[in-house]
Amino acid sequence: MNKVRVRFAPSPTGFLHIGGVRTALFNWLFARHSGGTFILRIEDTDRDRSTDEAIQVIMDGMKWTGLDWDEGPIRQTDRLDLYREKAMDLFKGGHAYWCVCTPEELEIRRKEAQARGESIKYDGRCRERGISEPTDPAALRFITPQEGQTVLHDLIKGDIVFDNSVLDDLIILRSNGYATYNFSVVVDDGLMNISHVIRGDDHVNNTPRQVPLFEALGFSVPQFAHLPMILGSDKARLSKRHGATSVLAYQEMGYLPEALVNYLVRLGWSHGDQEIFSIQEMVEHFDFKHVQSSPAVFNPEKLKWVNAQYIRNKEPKHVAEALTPFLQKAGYDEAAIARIPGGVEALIPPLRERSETLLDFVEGAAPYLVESMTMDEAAATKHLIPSIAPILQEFADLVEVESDFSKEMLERMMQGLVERQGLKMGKVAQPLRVALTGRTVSPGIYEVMALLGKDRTIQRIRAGAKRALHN
RNA sequence: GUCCCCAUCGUCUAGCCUGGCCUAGGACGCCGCCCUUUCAAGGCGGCAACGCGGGUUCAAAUCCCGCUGGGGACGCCA
Repeated sequence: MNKVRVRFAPSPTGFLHIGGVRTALFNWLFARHSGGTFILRIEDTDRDRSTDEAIQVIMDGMKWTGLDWDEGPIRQTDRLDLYREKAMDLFKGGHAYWCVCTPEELEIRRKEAQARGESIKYDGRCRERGISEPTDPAALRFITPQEGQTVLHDLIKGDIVFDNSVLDDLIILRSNGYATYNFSVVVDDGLMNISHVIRGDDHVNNTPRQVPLFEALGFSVPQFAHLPMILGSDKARLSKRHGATSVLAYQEMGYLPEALVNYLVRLGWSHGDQEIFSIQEMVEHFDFKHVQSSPAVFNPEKLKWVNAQYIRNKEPKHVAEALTPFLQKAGYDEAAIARIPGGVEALIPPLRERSETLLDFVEGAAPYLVESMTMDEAAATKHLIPSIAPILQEFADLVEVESDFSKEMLERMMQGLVERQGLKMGKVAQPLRVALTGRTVSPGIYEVMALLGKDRTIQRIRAGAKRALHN
């Protein structure tokens, strides 16, 4: 009894939006928290704008973020007859009437009303006509109560009161015979026994028009929870001009799905001061009481930080799995990866402290994936000076004759060398770094050597020494 | 224009329901210091907010009213 049943109901008219993912996530969390059912429903009644590709993209995005659904995907276009049937039931029951006003006429009247500063709702002129069987194309309108009030008990915002006088008779069946969004939603939510409607608060104003529909159809009215919007940095609703808004884009930018989900859950929900949540923790603690009722600005900087946290704390093996496709995409083949002793996984510990995204790893790993790296000329000019040449040469000789290539051994040899020469570690390490990586920035020098392997280490130091001699 | 929602550091937020523990806490970012072979990471510290005005109360970030500001909705789109 009273089983929790929730749904995520996107319309497949484009990509899966970051705001959509958050809506899906909150539905999913609530379902998992309460042992309920999470349903994926595709709202594709707008046949002109819905595409199969978009449906696939939505499902891919949800799979990537780990939001698995228990039922569906249910497509509204498979249920068109059902909506028509229910609409006709309403007509027969005296809850609806045919309207022969054309969209063009309505548009004109709306404009006029607006110009006069009046409310732009439908004037209801077909309500009294009592057309029993229309000869011209006609839409079916629901007779919406005009007196009294409708109270929405929102789980997030509390009670919201609407005067029914602001409502107009909404179209439930278009003149082409297809149901409208507001109608198909109610039929589906009713028939699927949806217990909680969790959606963006841009739907708040739809609710008082949907509630009488639930009642006329003989369904029990679900509970509602309207999530606040996600805004861009200019406080306007998040859109393309704020940058990436598609989940897929974040995948491509090297974000980990867990990190994106973690960032998104904190956008509007909190559990004390906690910032990082495992999925289990989110599921355990999720509640509507701690969902913010005010909108939140999407902050890419913090998302990056969360991503970095996950990169640093996940098992290197898992990060390596996520990273591999990025390396391949960047053009590094198996042979390139095989150059690194230990493979991709060996890359993770030395680079993860300096990588906020998987793309940062690709960039940071470049010197170790190739046979001969690209030399930063400015770095070479600055650090590979003639006086350092013999020192590099000596170090290369030491490494060559020593069979132990361990980090400890390398460190001991390096320290000995530095002491004998009476130099500061930095004076040697930095030229060495440039010789080994072609850059001034890298992981610790011994980590670098481990990633290069003995042969390439010696070879690059020698090349560096040669270069230094002629600088 | 009409209706609806919202209002704590630049941003995400704790606290608000059940006034006193708030000299308003945490996080991102920013700045400084420490650590240090580079860059990071890490540690320590700093800057920074209850939108305004009225009430109610011994006491208000917390309750009430107004204002202002922001957002959303007003389609035969979803």
